[in-house]
Amino acid sequence: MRTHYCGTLDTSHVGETVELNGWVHRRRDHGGVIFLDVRDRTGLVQVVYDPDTVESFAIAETVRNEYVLRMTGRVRPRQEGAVNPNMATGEIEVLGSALEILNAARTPPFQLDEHAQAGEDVRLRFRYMDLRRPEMQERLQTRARIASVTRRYLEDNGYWEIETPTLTRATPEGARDYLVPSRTHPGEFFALPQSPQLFKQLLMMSGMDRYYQIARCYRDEDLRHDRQPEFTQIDIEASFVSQQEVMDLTEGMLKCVFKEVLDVDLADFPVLGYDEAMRDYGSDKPDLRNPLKFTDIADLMKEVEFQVFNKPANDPKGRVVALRAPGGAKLSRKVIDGYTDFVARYGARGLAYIKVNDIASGPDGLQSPILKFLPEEVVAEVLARTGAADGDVIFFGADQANVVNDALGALRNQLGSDLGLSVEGFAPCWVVDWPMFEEGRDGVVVAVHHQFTQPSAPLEEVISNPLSVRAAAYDVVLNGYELGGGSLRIHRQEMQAAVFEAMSMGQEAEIKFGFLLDALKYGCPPHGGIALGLDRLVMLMTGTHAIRDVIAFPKTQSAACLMMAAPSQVDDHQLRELHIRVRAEH
RNA sequence: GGAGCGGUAGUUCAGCUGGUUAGAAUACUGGCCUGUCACGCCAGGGGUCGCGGGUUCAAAUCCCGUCCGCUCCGCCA
Repeated sequence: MRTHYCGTLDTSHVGETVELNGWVHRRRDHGGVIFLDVRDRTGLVQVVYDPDTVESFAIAETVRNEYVLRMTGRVRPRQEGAVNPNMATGEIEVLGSALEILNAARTPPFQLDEHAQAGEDVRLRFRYMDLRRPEMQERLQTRARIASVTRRYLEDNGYWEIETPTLTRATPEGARDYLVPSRTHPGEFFALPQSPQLFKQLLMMSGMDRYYQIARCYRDEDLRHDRQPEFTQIDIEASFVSQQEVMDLTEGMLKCVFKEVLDVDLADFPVLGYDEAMRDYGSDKPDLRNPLKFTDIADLMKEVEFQVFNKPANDPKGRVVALRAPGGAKLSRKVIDGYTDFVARYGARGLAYIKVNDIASGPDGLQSPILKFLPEEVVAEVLARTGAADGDVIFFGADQANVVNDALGALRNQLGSDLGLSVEGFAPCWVVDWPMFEEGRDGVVVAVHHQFTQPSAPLEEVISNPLSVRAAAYDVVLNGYELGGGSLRIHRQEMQAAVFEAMSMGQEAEIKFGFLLDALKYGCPPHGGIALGLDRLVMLMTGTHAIRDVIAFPKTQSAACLMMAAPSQVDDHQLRELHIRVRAEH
């Protein structure tokens, strides 16, 4: 039908007769002349109808917003003074000669122009309307380009795109599974994959050597702004590779994507040890745009009278840190009280602070509810260690280490934005040398990354002292988001068995992962890989605030689709075939 | 599972210390207008104040419950 897209017309087309298709973005009816801003995915162009063309002028009078049109007209330069510099096609217009309404449209449920914003629930219910907005079209285009550059990069590096099943086996550990009932196996269920983890490892055992997939993953857990029940991973695995090689490939890929999509040159990613990240930022995914760092002061607090500080200072699982916020002394009492409530969400029982008004006048230059509990020389040493200067405020965290890390880590982020300390742009980093295991609830040993990760310790130590073992695992972090994580995998059956044993899942492992243990016996190459959250990457690269903004049809926080009204009840007949009876809720 | 915020016209919101006919902007409809571009001017239509219950002479407003949306904690190998 069309000869051109709306947004592509410019002065080079002047004099040409063009045929356009698109939606009426806005209509301005001046009685004797009617302007239509016509929109397609490339942009807007102004089409003018005047009474000289009687028939099409009459049709133009009946046109309304979001009508779908087919137009013929001649491109002409706009008159002096009629040029619109705010419009990409503002130097020209199309003088319409023919006009056909391909489809009328009801009044839109919300205005699609940039000057009105609808609530997210309305946008999601009418997502097909919301996606017409240029803003949304740009985001999805950016997403497509990111995926495209990713594919090309990986293919240039010898990676094959291989699909893996989405009907697979349930795994009780990790996230909750989405289950799919089997018609042919009464009472049995498939699970949708939380990731293609095992399949990609098996592909390495199959000699595929280098695999990638832009894979949909499913986790039935509660949602956040950066978590959807179904999400997309850039999933990568390679054989005969070192950790450094996987990291180099990934870093190269991200640099390439940022360069080609945003024309941004990312510097080499800093590499942080896990311990270092926790020590300096209280987080395993630190936002390095934020310059604030923790200062450990437990050693100074062991002898002080103040119980709030000396108890955690003397507790092996405790931690006492200071967090200096430059310029924070201007924060009002009300704001600081707000921070106290804020850190309480992470389990902190209070938030001590010292305002540094005039460091030269000693204690008199300080302002704090806790000064009376601390010896002068201890305070002086805290100021020295943190590098405090006039106008700063120093916050304190003293509790179990995990509470301090969570609470002050979150406060660090908050201060970064409230005080405008964070720099603009993109701050990626690697976090490496993760612990292999941690103590879960009831003291059970659980894998920090996953149970197929290669421990960086001999087999005996994995069994005898698992909590001391490190793993060949690495996360890539961007602006405080975990963008991806990977590891070298266990490629020897004995080691895999040892890890299962350390996790006290001997029998259980045989049943659930017997096929893997078997596969490891048939010649498994050393291998490793990584998976990156495509939705998060796109969110960060488009500067949006939730991955919902970069997913065409996302779910709400309660994991529902407002447009389709999914999930929904199904026929009894359908349930019967699946051998399922719905239990009455109490 | 828990906490907070929100739900009033198609939309975005105001009204919420209870008291005339629930209002603004925008959208929509009709009329006028030949150079606008968030066109302008005139007129008009438009409400289950999320839902259910309670208190009261009287509830958008107060109380209880419930549903929905968002943010967060838990959860997310």
